[in-house]
Amino acid sequence: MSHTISDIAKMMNVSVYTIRYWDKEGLFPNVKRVNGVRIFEEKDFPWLRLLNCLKNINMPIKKIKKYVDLVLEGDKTLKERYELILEQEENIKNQINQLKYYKKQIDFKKAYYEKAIEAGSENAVKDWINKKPTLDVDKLPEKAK
Amino acid sequence: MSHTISDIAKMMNVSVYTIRYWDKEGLFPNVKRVNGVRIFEEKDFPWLRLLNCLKNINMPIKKIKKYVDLVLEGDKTLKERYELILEQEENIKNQINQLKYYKKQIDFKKAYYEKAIEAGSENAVKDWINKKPTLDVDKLPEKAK
DNA sequence: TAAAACCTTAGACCTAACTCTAAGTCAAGT
DNA sequence: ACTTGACTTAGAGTTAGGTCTAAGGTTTTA
Repeated sequence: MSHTISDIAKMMNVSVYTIRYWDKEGLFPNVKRVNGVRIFEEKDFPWLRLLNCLKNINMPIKKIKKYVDLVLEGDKTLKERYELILEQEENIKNQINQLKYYKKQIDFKKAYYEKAIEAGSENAVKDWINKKPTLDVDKLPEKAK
Repeated sequence: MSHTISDIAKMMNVSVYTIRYWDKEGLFPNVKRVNGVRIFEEKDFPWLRLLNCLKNINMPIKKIKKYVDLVLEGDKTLKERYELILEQEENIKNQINQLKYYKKQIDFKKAYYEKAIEAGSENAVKDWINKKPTLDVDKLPEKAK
């Protein structure tokens, strides 16, 4: 089964422009061409899945490209690739923790607006907000890199 | 206690340029000025905390600005602001779920490289990868907006 | 009183990641 | 044979979010 660029764009939920851009950036070093037309095959799918994953964990394209280059260099870069993956795992964990932390603030704000709407005015809940433990701007979780 | 722009930049872990840029975009409509110099006070801190939160959950500046404008319009926009906050809560949830999903793929890749490094080559684990359940590129979780 | 160390603005510049246009190729359908 | 529609390229344009420079004002320290 072979697929065109527009099939892949649909699968990955991006535009064909984006796929071409990724290709230009070297993210598809081994995709077959017939008359210059990109043909994606089953053998390319594991990489498409991983690429989709790396994009969605907010890995920059240049870093993904670096990973691609390491893969092309073969077994001697196994360790380096492993470390790059480890780094991404750390990164995801930080992102998740950070989001969970900020979710608490948003949930508090949600409750605040529920109270305010019920009371009909924000002023009526101004003292309620002050009774809540302070979420300190100086004590933020580590920023994801 | 009053604070200059550089104090705030340090607190929020961004550059002074960034704070000025945010101000230019209308994100600090009520900050005091003395001789043209921005003076941040304790009364501004709740908003700085919320702003920091909204930035870190990847809310675009224009959307944050919209929220600011609603706040300035007073109590009659309480419901609209509540809905905006609800939307952000959904958004965070989606982001967290998505990251958790992709974390599984990264963890699998990590195990894969551990095996490959142990074996000394990637080829040696090619069949092991095929025994794993497929992570299907066509069945991705909803993208966070 | 003068230099250092802050602050100000307008506006140019930068980067990442697309997004689109123009001009053209190729294969299939009528 | 020709239109349709999907593909190609190079390269220009866009957007978001900063980042920096130049020219200047103010405040603190020696």
